[in-house]
Amino acid sequence: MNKDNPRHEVFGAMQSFGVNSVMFRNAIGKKLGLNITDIGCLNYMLIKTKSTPGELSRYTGLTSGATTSMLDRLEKLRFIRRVPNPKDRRGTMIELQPEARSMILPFLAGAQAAQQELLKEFSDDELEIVTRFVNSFSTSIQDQTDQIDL
Amino acid sequence: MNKDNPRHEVFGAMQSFGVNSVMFRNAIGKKLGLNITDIGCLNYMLIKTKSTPGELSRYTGLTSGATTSMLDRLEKLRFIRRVPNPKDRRGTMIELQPEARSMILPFLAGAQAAQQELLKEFSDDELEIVTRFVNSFSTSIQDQTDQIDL
DNA sequence: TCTTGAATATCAAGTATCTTGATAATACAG
DNA sequence: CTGTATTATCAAGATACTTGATATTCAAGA
Repeated sequence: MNKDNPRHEVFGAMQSFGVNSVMFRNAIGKKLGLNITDIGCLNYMLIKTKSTPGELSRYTGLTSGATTSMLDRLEKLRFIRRVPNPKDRRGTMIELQPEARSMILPFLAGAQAAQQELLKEFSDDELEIVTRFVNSFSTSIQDQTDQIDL
Repeated sequence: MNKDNPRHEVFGAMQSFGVNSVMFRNAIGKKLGLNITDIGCLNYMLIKTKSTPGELSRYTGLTSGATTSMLDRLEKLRFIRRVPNPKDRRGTMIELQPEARSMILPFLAGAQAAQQELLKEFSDDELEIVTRFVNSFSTSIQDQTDQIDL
């Protein structure tokens, strides 16, 4: 039970990262005058670019009704846009508006610059290891979420 | 601009991890009948064990008033407990109740088992690299959050 | 010491958001 | 085609959040 064992430390590091990235997006949301739900949704849309109300409902943990009104708010603010889904006429595709990106990017610029600096400290081989670990970890959590949702 | 370059992929991996871990805790929160705010707070408490209303307010992005009523809810459910802070008589320390851990741990058991399996795929040296990267990344985000909050 | 300004957390009133349950349109399986 | 499931929306009521005021304590300086 050695505390210096990397087999234990890596989980704590991942947890802290999760906490810190939530705090980061909350801080940006506050600057933009958005509530916690809405900035959470935008964060997701920045990563995925396209989504659907159903998927966003699962991500945010909201009911379908609350998701509708969240999307109403974000659409009125021109952050996102509802587009008909040609594959399924019941469904709606959600797209991030280009203006949304340009509203948010200024807040991310500093972080991105800092991250580029950080990258210099690691070799390609090392980054490949990190990516492989994080992706496996991420997939594992995804599987476990599906287990719980059953 | 090679897409297979690990220098690009690692950020996407970290982002996906952030998204997936949020969805994971939301799923657990739903099972426990907790709202999104409250499970977010408990997630933080599981990591930190002890905190304060002020710190939780910053993490959740809530105002102090909303933090008070969140803590009222969690205290009534016996997930947390308010304890006077001997170092500062204005302040209150928030402690996770042992019962809270035993309520939540069953939902984490499967994930923890899967993560132990995952660990076997990596050497100590590799995990040391991952930990170093994630910790640096995490600290960097923390710094950027402070910049925004100014 | 005494005073002033900042930081802690709480409370009450008003506002915003979320849940519930119902509805409509479409998809899909038998 | 028929019945059931899935998708998203809406309206009403319940819940949670923000704002602004308050009380207590701390920390720094006269």
